[in-house]
Amino acid sequence: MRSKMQHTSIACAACRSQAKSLFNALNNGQLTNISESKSCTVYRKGQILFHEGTRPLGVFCINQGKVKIYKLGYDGKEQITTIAREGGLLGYKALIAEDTYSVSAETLEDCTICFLPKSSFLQTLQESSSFNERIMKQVCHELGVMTENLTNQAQRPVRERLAITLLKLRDTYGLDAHEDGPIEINLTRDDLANMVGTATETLIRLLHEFKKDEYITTKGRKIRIEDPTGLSQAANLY
Amino acid sequence: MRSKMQHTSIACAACRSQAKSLFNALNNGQLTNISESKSCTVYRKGQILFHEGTRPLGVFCINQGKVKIYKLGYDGKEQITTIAREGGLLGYKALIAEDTYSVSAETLEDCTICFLPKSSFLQTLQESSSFNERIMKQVCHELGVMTENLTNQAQRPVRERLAITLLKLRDTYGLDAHEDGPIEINLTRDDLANMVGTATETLIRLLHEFKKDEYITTKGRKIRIEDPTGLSQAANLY
DNA sequence: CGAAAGATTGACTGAGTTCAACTGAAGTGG
DNA sequence: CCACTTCAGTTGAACTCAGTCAATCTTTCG
Repeated sequence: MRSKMQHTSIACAACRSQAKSLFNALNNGQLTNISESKSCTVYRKGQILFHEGTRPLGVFCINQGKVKIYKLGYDGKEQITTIAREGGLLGYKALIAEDTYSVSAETLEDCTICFLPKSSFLQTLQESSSFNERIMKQVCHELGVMTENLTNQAQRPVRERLAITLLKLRDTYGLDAHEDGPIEINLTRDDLANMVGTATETLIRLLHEFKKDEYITTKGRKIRIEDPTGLSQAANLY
Repeated sequence: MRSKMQHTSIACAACRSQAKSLFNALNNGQLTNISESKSCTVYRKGQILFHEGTRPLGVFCINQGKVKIYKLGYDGKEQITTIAREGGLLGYKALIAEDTYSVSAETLEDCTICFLPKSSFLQTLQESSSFNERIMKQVCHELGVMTENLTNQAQRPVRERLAITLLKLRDTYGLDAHEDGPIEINLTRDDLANMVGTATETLIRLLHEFKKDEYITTKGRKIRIEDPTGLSQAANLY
């Protein structure tokens, strides 16, 4: 048997995700540079891109598929901070800060993901002030979001947190193959619980409530959001 | 009666906090530029530097005193994310991201704080690549820390979170006038509870436990850390 | 000195966790 | 293609950590 990974080749300029990614701050020449120094790999579902605590050697850019970003608690429980999708850039914060990874990344489905080595990334960061600005803005913005997440985690009951999480997942699972029909979330109950920060059993019971209230429907593991407005109310957003 | 604020004048180069601040990435000329465009104000205890949701007009640099940074939950409960001290730079993230403030800032004691207008800050950010790098690194690092905070908040019991918070507060309240004697934390129980993310009563009961275990002593509101090692154990840090 | 704010203690309550058992779906290999 | 294993999902019941409410005490400060 060969390795579970296969290599393939994709030009950044031809990448459907490029427009949505942080690389959209680059001009054609810079994009070509990056395109030439990167390598592209097909991962199977469940593979680890990088482990918390290790040193980054470069950055990952998702061409296709979803990736779960999480941190391990002291008893091994996963705290999922994001589900990254096409166009997502991973691992650049640890690289820039010269830290070890503060989180781990694992593919949630079969993925095509490009790897850009440290030197190329940092060089681009230095040479393109528009890219630099783009990253800087993004990171500063994310800090505001994280502060809100922390506050929610600390102050809101599980029910509200779940409603908020489901609404946010619309962005992650939206606009894919289906055009504007209702969005289906495809995560294990465990993963969803680890996003919300609760026990799996509690999560299931609350999903049941939301079904009864007709905010969502479920088909097996898939969750379909039927009534975003209802969910917003359940989320108790001001 | 006059305003509660008084103005004063301090040169950045002469600022005792400068070496510890993000501005230490600037050369003398750049520092002088900043020094000339800033204004310096004495605030009384309990004054608000900026409000969550408003637009930043510049950045604040703490010359003297402590400032509480917090976000309001939907029922008005404060979630304190940091206590900033001398040398701390406030409000630059919202400025850079072109967001409104995601948090509010309030002085915890009488403070001397400088204000640098938006244009000067952004100009310096553009002109000094070392300053830019310094900020970028800082922000990227902070995101890792926030992820850890979130995970702790979601997964750890209050007791451990309190122990962690007390240990972190050593950095905030350390090395001030007292040289290396045990550190005294001077916060209201409410503020401490809002840092830990718990109810005031719960906080008080746990402080009581920690006193019984001889990790800390208290004199009125002041908390003195007597046994950091014991606290580390209580924090259950791996 | 009296008012107001902060700190403390006790009793009660309940949201959410944990444990345990069971069901159903999805592979996997013979 | 079926039996078997395994993993994900679900449900019930007991328990517990932590929040809330209420009363009291203490400190601070005009």
